[in-house]
Amino acid sequence: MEDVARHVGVSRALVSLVFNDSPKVSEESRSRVLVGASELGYRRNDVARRLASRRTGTVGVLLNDLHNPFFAETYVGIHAAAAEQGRRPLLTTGSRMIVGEQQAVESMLEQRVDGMILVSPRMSSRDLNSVADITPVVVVGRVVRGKSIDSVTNDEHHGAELLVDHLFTLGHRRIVHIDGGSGAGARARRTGFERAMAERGLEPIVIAGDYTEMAGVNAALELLERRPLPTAVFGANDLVAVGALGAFEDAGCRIPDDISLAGYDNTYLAALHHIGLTSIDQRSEELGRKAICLLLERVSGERTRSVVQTVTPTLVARQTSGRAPRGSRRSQGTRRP
Amino acid sequence: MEDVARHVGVSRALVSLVFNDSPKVSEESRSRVLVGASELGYRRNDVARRLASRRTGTVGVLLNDLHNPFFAETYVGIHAAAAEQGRRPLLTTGSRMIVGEQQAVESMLEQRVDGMILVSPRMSSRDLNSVADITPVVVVGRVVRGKSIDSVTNDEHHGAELLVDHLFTLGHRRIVHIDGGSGAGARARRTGFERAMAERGLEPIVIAGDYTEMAGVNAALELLERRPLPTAVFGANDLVAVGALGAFEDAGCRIPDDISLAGYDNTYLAALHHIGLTSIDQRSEELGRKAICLLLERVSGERTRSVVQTVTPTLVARQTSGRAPRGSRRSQGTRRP
DNA sequence: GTGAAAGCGCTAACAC
DNA sequence: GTGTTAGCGCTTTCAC
Repeated sequence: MEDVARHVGVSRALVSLVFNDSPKVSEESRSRVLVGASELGYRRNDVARRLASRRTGTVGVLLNDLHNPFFAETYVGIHAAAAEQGRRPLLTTGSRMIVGEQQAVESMLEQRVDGMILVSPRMSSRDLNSVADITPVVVVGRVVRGKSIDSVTNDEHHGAELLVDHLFTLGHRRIVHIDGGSGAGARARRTGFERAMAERGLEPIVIAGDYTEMAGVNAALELLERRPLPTAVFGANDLVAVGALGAFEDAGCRIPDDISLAGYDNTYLAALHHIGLTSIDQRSEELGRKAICLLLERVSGERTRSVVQTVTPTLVARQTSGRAPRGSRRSQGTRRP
Repeated sequence: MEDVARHVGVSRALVSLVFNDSPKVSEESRSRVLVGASELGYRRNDVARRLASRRTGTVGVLLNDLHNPFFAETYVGIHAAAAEQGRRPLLTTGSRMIVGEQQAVESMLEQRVDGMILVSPRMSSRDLNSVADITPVVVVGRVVRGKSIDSVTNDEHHGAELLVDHLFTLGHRRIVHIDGGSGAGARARRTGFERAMAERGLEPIVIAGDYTEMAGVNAALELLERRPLPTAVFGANDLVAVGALGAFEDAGCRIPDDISLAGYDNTYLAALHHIGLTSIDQRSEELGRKAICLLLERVSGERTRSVVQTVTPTLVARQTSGRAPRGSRRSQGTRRP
């Protein structure tokens, strides 16, 4: 910077002002500085800027698993909203292990991020709260209580209900849910399913699983053994549903003629023409945007009260769900006391 | 840091040495400092460290599209290898647009990364070279010539040949390639296909496209119109192949009985049980590891000569490829002069 | 081992 | 508008 100043024949302060788009710089000296800078190949040093200004303009973002399209989509929203607000996201990954997650958080803390967005973290809410004592934290995809933690999720109960309603309307009565285990939001999806079924006087059947394709395959195999088959299966997420889809087809079931299938997340997987999975769109991009908004409210000190924000999911019906096979209502009747 | 020093009763320099794992610190003062630091909730400031030490220990990583599993997998390799070497990856995304890519690179430059890994960049090799004049650059998924640029890719020609050979062995003679357009590596995949076909005395048929599902759908529709149908289709990547898969099935073709299908990249998409796509695994994780190695060789000054490193891809045969239908050889024969 | 002193490259008051 | 000054929180000689 010194060099640029000398080269152009001005003071260092002026150069600094120019690079910070200060309004009180004459158009002439502005362009002279800019030209001089590019002649010398000068590029401002962000490290020094951060130190001197004691703001980093950076929000830390922890994505747990880049493989899951849900994270990528959420990040798109975060990235876009952050850019609009003049903030830069600092992306880190937890490498699926809880210790990796803590390291990533620690690293962000050392880098003095202005705040953090943690997407579907696995850390205990105790640990999350102690992080939130240091810097504002917004958790996406999971509700965490804490006086300085905000959460943003989709309304999983509503999503599950949309799906049950959709299947119910198509005539399905025997509907099975494949559980998502300890995955983020899985519990709420299950309870939402159970409630929605109970409200319609139906028996909620749940099979254990997790958020993997394998869980879907296994659940389908289990269902194929213990007849009678359900007429519809609701997987905890798209991957689970696709797993079940493959297993059922292998067993000779026609989808959706024999069994209807639905997932959750509406990832691009569901949208693939070859799959065409009915799913719940939790609008992950909007989750990301909201997360940034909540975080910046905290960072700017506008708000200190803790908030839980909810995005309303929508149903996206595709080819894997159709009318219940004839006679399925009766067979349901026979199973009930 | 000052506070910690006072609190423990030592000098600031000692505290600094402790936090840098300096060997010349007595075990006693070491633990005293550590205890004191945690009592005060001290956490070292990475921004100041970087400025003072004028090293960032950071390698910039540009991932163009988080949605593409290939990027995620490559990043896994980068992340792991970087951690082993005590470097931290700084992840940025180009938001699919070329200008976003340049901004991301610019931002990394301002943050004074020690070097950069650009995964399948869209930037001109001219621009890439001017970046490489400033800091070491390794390009993944594309070969870029330049005196201070290294490249690491998979051997696309070989991959294409593996696939052609696989299909040829299964009796296929009329094989169509759906081109990947301007996507990274697409050109090499096509030329590899053409060469492999020519070597076997077959006519290489290529349909225009890009790296999207839609391209696969469109190509399939086009093929369905202008009969005779090929017996095998090789999509430029998995997404393309899956697109074609859906379109062919919709048209009543049985896969692989009527038409065999194959992709490239062996993403988890291909591995999905329901899809079971034959594909070429380019070992993206290893690409990432190699990229870090090459970069660190440059950063440390061990090497100044430019290098192009190649990973050998492997064939993963699944359900979408099978024996060519009977009589297909003859029909192929009739089409040739 | 330990402490003092001199920066790293910039920002932000404040005077001119 | 422009120049001067004093740090930001640390690392890094260099004496002790």
